[in-house]
Amino acid sequence: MEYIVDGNDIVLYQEDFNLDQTLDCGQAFRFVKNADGSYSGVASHYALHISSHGDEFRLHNVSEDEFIKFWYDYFDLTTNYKELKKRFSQDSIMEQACKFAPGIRLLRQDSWETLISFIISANNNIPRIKGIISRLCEYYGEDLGGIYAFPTVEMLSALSVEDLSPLRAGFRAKYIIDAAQRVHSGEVNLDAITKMPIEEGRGELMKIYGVGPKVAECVLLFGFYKVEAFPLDIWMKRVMENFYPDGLPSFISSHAGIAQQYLFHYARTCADINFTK
DNA sequence: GCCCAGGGAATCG
DNA sequence: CGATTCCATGGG
Repeated sequence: MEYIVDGNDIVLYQEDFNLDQTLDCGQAFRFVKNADGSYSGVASHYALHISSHGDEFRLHNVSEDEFIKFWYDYFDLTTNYKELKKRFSQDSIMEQACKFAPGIRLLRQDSWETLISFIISANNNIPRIKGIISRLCEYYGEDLGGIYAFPTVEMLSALSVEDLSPLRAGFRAKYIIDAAQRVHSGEVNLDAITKMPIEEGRGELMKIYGVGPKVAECVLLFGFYKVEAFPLDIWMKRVMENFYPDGLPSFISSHAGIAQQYLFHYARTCADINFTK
């Protein structure tokens, strides 16, 4: 890792990292792009303003301590994406997907925030998911100074479905409350899922109303860094049908979730791609 | 198996 | 422009 402390900022030099591709690819919903191309957002109880020029990133008003303790892991800077992409690229479709968006990284997000965020994602589109989560934080999250932390388990578990009506979350409001209550009571222990085999984790998460196979898989991947988790949304189903009818190559499957990030973005964004099905 | 439940975004005519 | 479609889950 290469970085310097510059006044109140951290300046990081990092290859295989692009803000648009990482923060605006459907894994995180709390970052907004500013007019100058930088991003502002919150993760756990840390607010961040980050800008970039090529491989140089500036984390504004971030102490070295906070960077090492939090953002370094959050942006998955311990993982060698160059090696991963090299391995994936033995497959020609994956090679194209990796070249199309070489700066995607899998964020290591908080499991509680991820659980609620992906419950909200059910049958929903990204702009609206962001709006609902933003209102959730404004109403019930801690004020960090004009920007709001994600509400705690204690806070949400004490609320009723009616309390969530200003969020305009629709039928998902009751799922949010159910999730909060089951996590608060300990019936679903998020910390325990971290140490569980992935199949057990799926079972735990699916105890919650509003968590089906797709949402559970997203939470395992994005909230628990289970890199073999493989969420199949409509886009990924299309990718699998068209390009991998017999499944992913074996050298990819142990990191199928990370591969999925490249494929998902490629399928959604690249105009050249032509699905026959 | 099929329809429906919020609501906003994307796509179509 | 208005109309239609999309979306993941659970309940009837």
